[in-house]
Amino acid sequence: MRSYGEYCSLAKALDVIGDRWTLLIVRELTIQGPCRYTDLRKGLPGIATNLLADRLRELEHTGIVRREDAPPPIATTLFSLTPRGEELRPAVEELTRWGLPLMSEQRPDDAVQSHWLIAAIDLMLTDRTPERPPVTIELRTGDHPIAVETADGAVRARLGPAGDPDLTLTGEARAVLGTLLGMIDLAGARAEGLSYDGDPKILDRVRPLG
Amino acid sequence: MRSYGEYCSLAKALDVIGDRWTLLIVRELTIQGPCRYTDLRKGLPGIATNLLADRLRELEHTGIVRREDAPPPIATTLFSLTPRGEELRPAVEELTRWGLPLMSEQRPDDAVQSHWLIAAIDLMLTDRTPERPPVTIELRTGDHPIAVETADGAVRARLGPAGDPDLTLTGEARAVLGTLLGMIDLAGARAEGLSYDGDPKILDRVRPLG
DNA sequence: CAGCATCCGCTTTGATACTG
DNA sequence: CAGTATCAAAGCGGATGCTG
Repeated sequence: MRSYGEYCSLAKALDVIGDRWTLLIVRELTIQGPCRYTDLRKGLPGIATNLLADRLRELEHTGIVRREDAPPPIATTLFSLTPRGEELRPAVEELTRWGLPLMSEQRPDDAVQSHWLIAAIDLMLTDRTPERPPVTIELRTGDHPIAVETADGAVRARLGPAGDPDLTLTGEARAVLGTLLGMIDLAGARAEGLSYDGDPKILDRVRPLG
Repeated sequence: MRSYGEYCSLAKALDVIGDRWTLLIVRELTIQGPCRYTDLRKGLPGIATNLLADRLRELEHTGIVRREDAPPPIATTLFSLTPRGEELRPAVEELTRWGLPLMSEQRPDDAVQSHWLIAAIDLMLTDRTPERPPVTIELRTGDHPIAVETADGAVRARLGPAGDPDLTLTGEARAVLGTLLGMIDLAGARAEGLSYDGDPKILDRVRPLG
């Protein structure tokens, strides 16, 4: 990227991570941990392969990403964040938080990958009655099921099916996420094709305040 | 900007504010408050005027910036942040914080404007002994002097000369800012041409922890 | 197959000139 | 003051080819 040529902290940050795709590569590595080149391509639908290679080189050069040859028998290259790259997490989280209202629009050709939703869920939900027994919600949307679980005051989402969930939400990503985060009500979500199994009242337990 | 086409909160945020120059325009409005077109151009050296016009239109369209005709006798157009635009402040602050280590490099052709430095100073400094009488430091670098003042536990920087400062730092931006934020020591700063008037020990009072 | 590099057409950006 | 118009250069997207 061409430098802004400003002696300004924000401008210098954008000199380094302001290029197209760059922060999304960082997102993949913060959510998924160390990734192969192919994993990154899968998590960044639409990126041109030469651009991914370029960006990875730049990120390596600026000390944000580290490339390591995984030990045998894996024998593949792994890309991961350096400590300096990890320090981008607060900024990525604030941008993610700011973008949440935009999730109320799901365009027909939007790709949906479950691990992107997990990042948003972890940022937004809290267990409002942690003294009560834990609950589990399963989301069936995107490319994989998501298990949302209360655990000592927090709410954690992870890939994979939940064992015996208290509630299962199935449908389009906007309907499922909108219902979980309280952006739309249950009636509206059902009108969009949401179906559920279990007691939807437990949604109140994890929904964000305000 | 072309959409990433991902149903992901970060990607959708970047669809809106990921274009080149866009976040720097937001920075100008967060630091300076309502601005005229010409003020923005001054605070964004190097931007092409057609790009500034384009970006302002887009920002208006996405609900981040509001354009208002100032009442007579000013009779000029003012651009300011909407509440939704103000909500970008945490993200801008985190990016600014992340970029601070990059300020240890000042390139010869970097533009320096004092209000950019103010944003960094406000983020980093705290008054470590608020019970003692307030102190004032004047910085002479960039296009205007900066007054750094302790006030009820916080440290605030503002444009304009300080009245009777306890310490004055004069020199290149890197030397002045580096000294104030503790990125370089006094000897190193003097070797870079820093000069000062007053007792440099008061720097310890405001310097960041860690 | 993983991890790129090359080529080409298109879009975005940059620099400058001009206008109500 | 607050832009629009124009055109060249750089960046990006998509397809394809190469190498261990």
